[in-house]
Amino acid sequence: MKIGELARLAGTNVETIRYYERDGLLPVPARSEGNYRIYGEPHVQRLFFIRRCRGLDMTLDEIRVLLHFKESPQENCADVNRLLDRHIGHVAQRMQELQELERQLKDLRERCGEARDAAHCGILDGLSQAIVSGGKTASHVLGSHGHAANRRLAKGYQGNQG
Amino acid sequence: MKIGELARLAGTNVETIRYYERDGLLPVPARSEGNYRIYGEPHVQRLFFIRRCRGLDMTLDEIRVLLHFKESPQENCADVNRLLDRHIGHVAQRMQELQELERQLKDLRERCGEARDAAHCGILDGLSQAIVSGGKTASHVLGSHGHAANRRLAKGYQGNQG
DNA sequence: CTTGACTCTGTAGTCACTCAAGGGTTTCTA
DNA sequence: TAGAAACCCTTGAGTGACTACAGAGTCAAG
Repeated sequence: MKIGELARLAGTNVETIRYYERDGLLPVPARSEGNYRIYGEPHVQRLFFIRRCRGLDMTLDEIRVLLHFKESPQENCADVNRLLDRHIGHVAQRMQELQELERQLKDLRERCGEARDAAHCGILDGLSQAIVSGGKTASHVLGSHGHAANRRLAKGYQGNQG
Repeated sequence: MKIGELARLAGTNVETIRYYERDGLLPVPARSEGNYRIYGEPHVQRLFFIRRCRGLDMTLDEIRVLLHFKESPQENCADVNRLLDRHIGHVAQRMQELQELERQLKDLRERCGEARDAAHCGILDGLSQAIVSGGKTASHVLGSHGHAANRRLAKGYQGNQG
């Protein structure tokens, strides 16, 4: 099959597949006479695996490690466990951070129950105070905002028609 | 004060401050005879404000809006409220997503309680199955992994010494 | 006068894509 | 069979919020 069909099957877009190939996650496929990439079932399986891992928020580096283990069945899978445990740990940590964040944001929000002028806005006052949170630890877990792509999906969220 | 002192005060690094200036978040400061940036108290306050907002995971665009309201005290702060409410909503949404993620990861982890060879690793099997999650919605909230910078802080997390 | 700490500009790298330009190929339809 | 539409190709640039580095200049202390 050609790249478009593969993309439809996996629910990715075509550029992503080519990107994975460049990045070494997908093997270089055969080419047709007209220089089109031709994929078979193994590619489909591998792309599904990658997309599933991405759906679980793993990095491409983590996925690379998992793919390596898939390719080397003789190796012990304790490392797979470790990778997953660590990933779960980071997700849990990020959730705690987000909870703290939510608390702080709600605190802040309560400082301004109704519309007043910005000169007396408790929120802006609150934000002007010293930095409270300890900042990012080594959690490797992202903040509250999407990548460029996600933000494009979420566009319109800026609100003020400035 | 010079940029280094400002950076120490705010707990940022120097490049970040210059980046904010380029990006229009910090006003262009005066220069010394030797072409060094010279900052005063207003810059300190503004940088603190920015860093506090960043600590609350706002984007620079969101912060730009808030700074605008700070500079225009005559405007109504209902927009500030709206911005904050929306941000809180996105954080809450991302937390839900992470909870679902955690559940899936733990499910997966249970498939492999002990070290076996990768050929019979339930985790890899599980990952090979069809994509379950609906994928990212328009949450504008990031996944589980840090930016390059954070990942560098978190380095060593890869685990396998391959 | 030298050493070292600090600063400057400019550029490139991070992650995981996404988009666009400018072309070639294939397939469908008239 | 012509031409349009849909698909594919490569290359390069853009996203956010920084970080890192090269190569130079400035400044204070010894």
